[in-house]
Amino acid sequence: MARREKIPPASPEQRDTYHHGDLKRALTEAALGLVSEKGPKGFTLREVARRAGVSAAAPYRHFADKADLLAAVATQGFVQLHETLNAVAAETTDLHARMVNMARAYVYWAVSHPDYYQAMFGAETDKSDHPELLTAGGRAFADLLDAIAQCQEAGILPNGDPLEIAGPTWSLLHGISTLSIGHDLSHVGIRDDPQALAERSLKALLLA
Amino acid sequence: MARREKIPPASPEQRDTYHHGDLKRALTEAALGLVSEKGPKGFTLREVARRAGVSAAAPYRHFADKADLLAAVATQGFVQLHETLNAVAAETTDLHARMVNMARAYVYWAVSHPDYYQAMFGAETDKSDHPELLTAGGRAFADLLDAIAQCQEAGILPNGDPLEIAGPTWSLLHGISTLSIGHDLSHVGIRDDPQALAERSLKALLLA
DNA sequence: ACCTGAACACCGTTCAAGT
DNA sequence: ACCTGAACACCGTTCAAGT
Repeated sequence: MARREKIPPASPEQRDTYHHGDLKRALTEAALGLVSEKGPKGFTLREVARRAGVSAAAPYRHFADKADLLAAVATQGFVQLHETLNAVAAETTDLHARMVNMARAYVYWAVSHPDYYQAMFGAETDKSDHPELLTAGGRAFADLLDAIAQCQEAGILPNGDPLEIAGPTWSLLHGISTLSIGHDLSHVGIRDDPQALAERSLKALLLA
Repeated sequence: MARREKIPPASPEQRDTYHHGDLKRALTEAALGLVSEKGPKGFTLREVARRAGVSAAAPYRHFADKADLLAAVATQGFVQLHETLNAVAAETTDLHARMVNMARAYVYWAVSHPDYYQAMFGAETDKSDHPELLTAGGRAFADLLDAIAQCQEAGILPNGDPLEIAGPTWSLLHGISTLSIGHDLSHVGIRDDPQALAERSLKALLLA
């Protein structure tokens, strides 16, 4: 009775076999839940399989190994981050405010989803082995790049390769995010307010 | 013959029993080696014990658990980083150059010791549980803080709480370090030159 | 084609027992 | 006091066998 019941697929051509309807999706969703409950640390393939109601060997039909499933989780994280940044960019017309709001949104999303963020940037995931993870990450980064390019066109930022500005900016936001998640800011006596820190730092970095 | 021979302790009051001379030190050194060989990922307590030539249970006489031993490794990392920063500060008299050189030294040490850096800032280590790790980290951070304070006295940086400047600065250097270690810079098309990026970013952040 | 059951080679951790 | 040996409850992964 502890097991969750399998939801039969809605499509009528699927018979009621012992087969799972869409195990791949069920596994990624179980993995998503497990990561946000216990972090990538307490993430085990066997537990994911248990939650999906299948045997420990079943995931290997759909994922090469544990790292492959974790990469799928990280990919979802980048998709979410991209959607968040995109929404903020769309709802802010003033270019100056847009940069600030995107910076605040970036760190806010990161500290609100520490386990996703860790799956996305932690050492357990090597992006080179997972091309779809690279493209998802690239899309989120492109949001930042676009905002910078538009500021350059408007004369708010100095002209040149947007990457030259995106490098320091992303490093700053990533650093604030990871230090805040690890409680390292407060450990050395810095007030743990990542959004305020991001806004203040970004202004110092770009708009001096 | 694969096992390393135990080095008998020099102190004469130690008899030649089956006891290890200084197992705690031997374990941390084995752990240090293992971390820099395979990273904190391939770090297992049983392998550390094997390298020290003791049983799998022996480490528990000296460390509460695996995390406690990893914290000892991280502490050593902070000690090394502190010594590095301190040396750079001592050998550069010009305050402007000192800030830049310390920034370059920070990211260079980080990317040269990715496994230590991961042990120091990775999610597997919770600093709150290990006070000696907090103090070691605090000492390294104090190097940055001191350099900033001296720049403020010399009028190179604006007056006020040094923490207000240290927060953005550390975030920036930490972000550059972790993104470079994870190969995330090159993945999005940024040239992976952390020292150059650190110098350029720091100047934009502080000396505008 | 997709999944199970059992197995293999590991883990971290505990605890009685040895010296 | 310090360490060993054996045990427990787990892992990730593989593979024959089932449906």
